[in-house]
Amino acid sequence: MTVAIVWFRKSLRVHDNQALSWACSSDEIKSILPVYIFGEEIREGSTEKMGEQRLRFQYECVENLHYNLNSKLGLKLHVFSGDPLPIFESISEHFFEQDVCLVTEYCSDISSRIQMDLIENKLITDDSKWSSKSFPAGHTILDIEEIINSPGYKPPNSMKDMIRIFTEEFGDFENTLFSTNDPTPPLVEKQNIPLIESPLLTSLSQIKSCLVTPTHFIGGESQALDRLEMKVTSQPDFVNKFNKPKSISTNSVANTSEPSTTGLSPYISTGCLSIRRLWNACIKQHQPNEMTKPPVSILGQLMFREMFYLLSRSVANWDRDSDNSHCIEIDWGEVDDSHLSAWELGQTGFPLIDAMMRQLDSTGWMHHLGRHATSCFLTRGQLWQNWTHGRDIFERKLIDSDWAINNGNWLWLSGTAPFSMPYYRIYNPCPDSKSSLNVETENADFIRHWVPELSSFPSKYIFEPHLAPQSIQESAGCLVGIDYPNPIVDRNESRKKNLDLFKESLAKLR
DNA sequence: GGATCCGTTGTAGCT
DNA sequence: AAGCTACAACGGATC
Repeated sequence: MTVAIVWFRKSLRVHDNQALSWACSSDEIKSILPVYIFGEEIREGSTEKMGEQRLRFQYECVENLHYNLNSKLGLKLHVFSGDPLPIFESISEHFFEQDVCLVTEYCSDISSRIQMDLIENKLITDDSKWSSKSFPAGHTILDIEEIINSPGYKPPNSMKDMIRIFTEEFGDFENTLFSTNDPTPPLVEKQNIPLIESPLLTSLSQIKSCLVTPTHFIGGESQALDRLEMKVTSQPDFVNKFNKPKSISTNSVANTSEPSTTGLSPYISTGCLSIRRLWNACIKQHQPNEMTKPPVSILGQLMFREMFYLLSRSVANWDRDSDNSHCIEIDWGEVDDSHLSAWELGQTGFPLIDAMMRQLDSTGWMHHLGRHATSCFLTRGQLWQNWTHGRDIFERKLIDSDWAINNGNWLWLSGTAPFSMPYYRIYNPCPDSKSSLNVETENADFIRHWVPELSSFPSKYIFEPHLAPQSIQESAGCLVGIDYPNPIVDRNESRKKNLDLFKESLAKLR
């Protein structure tokens, strides 16, 4: 008889959790010990690796997992922080007369795989009482290892490739519902493990008081399922007509924090929401002839996620700008710290860029198109900085940080990846009414909210306040150059220069 | 094998 | 309002 350590890494949920379901129902398992392990940063509240909103969101996910495990299954989550290997070793001392099985869902990212290899090598092969069981497709729809090891696999570079892969796997995938499983409450004798020292979660309630307050998104499975209902299950039109977003701003007058997109990404990246549950919820809304198609449809968005997961697993050095077959080497030169920090702090003198970067810093979230505009601006558009600098800042701050997707999007937007972003398509950081980034008044209000220096500025000048006549700056109570920075670059000049630099780098490569 | 088309979401100016 | 075109021009797939 065996103790199952159910190790929650990315699937911070009870619903549709294969590892958990298996442990609950398997006859081999005598008792269940659910475990979550924070990095060290949670103890000192360090925001070096995770920004304060991201840390706060992550904490809430774990707290809610603790609650749901207890209320739905009678299980008690054990929370630790630090290096997993010694933690497992010390746990195993409590079970010296029993076998222990480490049950997890497969994680495809490089650091998780290295970590898991280490644990299996050190613990499981050295010690016959340990075994492990991994479930392949918890965090993605596709079984990543199966796809990349199938004969004829080539890294996908387009929606066309993804449609081919999905069709080979699932046939008529746009009408496919995936089976999902909720765990059944385990026998009472499986539920309690009284041997383990009182876990970190109790002391975390003190840590919680040190965490930043939530702005809009609150972490956890319960919130994830509520949001799924609010944005998908109860909104057939929104799902069926899902198309490329037109505005970075909100669609709700009543609640300006609520995005025009689903806002589910923080719950997907943490695994609070099962990706298959989401896919199924979308399929159930399917109205023939009305559903938009990939790539712009909601299913298309989910398929791009799968694409980045396949690429991040099969392309070596996915997160690097050298020795990465999916990143052409552009001569970005030395980093300009003043430009980089102006970008990060929202002090570039470009109000739309600054508004979005300040929103990211305050809330941990930014609209999809905002990410396009700001990352283009930092790299090939205006500031000519290596994309990895922006990638790091997004990684740290976004509550929906996802290694595979964040790197993929930066590769794409910086124009370095082979998937279809011609480098000469550059977003205008000061869009007028014709731009795809703009719904004029909405974006003006968005700027006024996040860049309060400009709150009294007229819409006509709000994208480029330095062009406003002195009298207007005075009456708006904001003198550009004093109360709000002048633009740190001439946007037309830098755009032109950067197009030439990009062309030059390409010529050198050939 | 050279020409042509296409790529998740560009912009500006015209009708 | 929406659709067209020029802008300057990439790599990869397809024919």
